[in-house]
Amino acid sequence: MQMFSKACEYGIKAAIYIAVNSSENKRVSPKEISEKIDSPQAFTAKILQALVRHNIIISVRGAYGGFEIDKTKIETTKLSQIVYAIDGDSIYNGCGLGLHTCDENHPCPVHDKFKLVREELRDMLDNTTLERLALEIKSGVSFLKT
Amino acid sequence: MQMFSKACEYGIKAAIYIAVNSSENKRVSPKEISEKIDSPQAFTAKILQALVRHNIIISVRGAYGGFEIDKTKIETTKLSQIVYAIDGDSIYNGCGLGLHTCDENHPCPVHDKFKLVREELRDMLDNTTLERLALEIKSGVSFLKT
DNA sequence: TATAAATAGGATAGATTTGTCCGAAATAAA
DNA sequence: TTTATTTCGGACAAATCTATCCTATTTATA
Repeated sequence: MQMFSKACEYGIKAAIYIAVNSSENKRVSPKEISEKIDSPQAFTAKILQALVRHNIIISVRGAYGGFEIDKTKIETTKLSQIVYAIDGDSIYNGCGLGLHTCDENHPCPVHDKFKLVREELRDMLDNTTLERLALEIKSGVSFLKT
Repeated sequence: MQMFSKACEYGIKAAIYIAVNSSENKRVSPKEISEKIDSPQAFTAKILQALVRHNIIISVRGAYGGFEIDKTKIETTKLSQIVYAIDGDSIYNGCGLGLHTCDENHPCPVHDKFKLVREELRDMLDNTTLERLALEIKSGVSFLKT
């Protein structure tokens, strides 16, 4: 019953950490990231690759390389894009009770009750930007670990 | 990113199916249940055991045995109790981003945004009774499979 | 009491998710 | 061009979740 997969949790936190640093023109390594967000390093690196493939972050290979985010992208990237890059679109489709087809005409027992929750989650993910999350970390009102 | 585990999906549907039948004084077997809710039989049987241990349903062993629910319990049992019996209390505690401690004083980046979603889910689970779900199945407005 | 029918529960297998390891490829700097 | 550094990506390992199988135990009935 946890909302996000571990991969997604790490991905979100990593993206925030990268955003915080990119806003100060600092590139960061998977090692640093995993230490700062309290996640397994190699596994986190895999997730970062997924974020790179989805054009959410940029990777620079070779010496003095690392990960960064385009400053304009910090403002526009939404939580929903990060979740989608890692967990796919399973939030939006898929029946709460696993029916093959579940819609208004043939709903599962929790269809309409669930719809509200799903929509609330969807709105939240669509309306939360990386910028806002990064600012909250920078100002010390929220935290990436412990 | 699916809300419920498979075990929980099967458990909810099984409980509803048992409630529908108990309201007509019929006991049902795991075989019949798994056919009607489209779930693996042996696995479903395990989940039924958990529901029995949590006093949500009653099992009658031996010939002519099966599963049933006390009629008064059909009215009072809430979705939240079924979910709790199977998935534990991970809905209510547990940080969305996996922080060890995540509260007002030390929130994760999505803490307050998530709170709304969690509360919506929690309300839904707390305010939905087995009776209501069973009635909707009996009246044909919702379905347990396909 | 014997028998048949049913749930209980342990052992195990398969699938998926989570996590690790290591060599290949790329790149900046000496 | 060489070297050091760093991400990429494939192979693999561990843990968890899902699912199956088989035997033990219980119980109604003949």
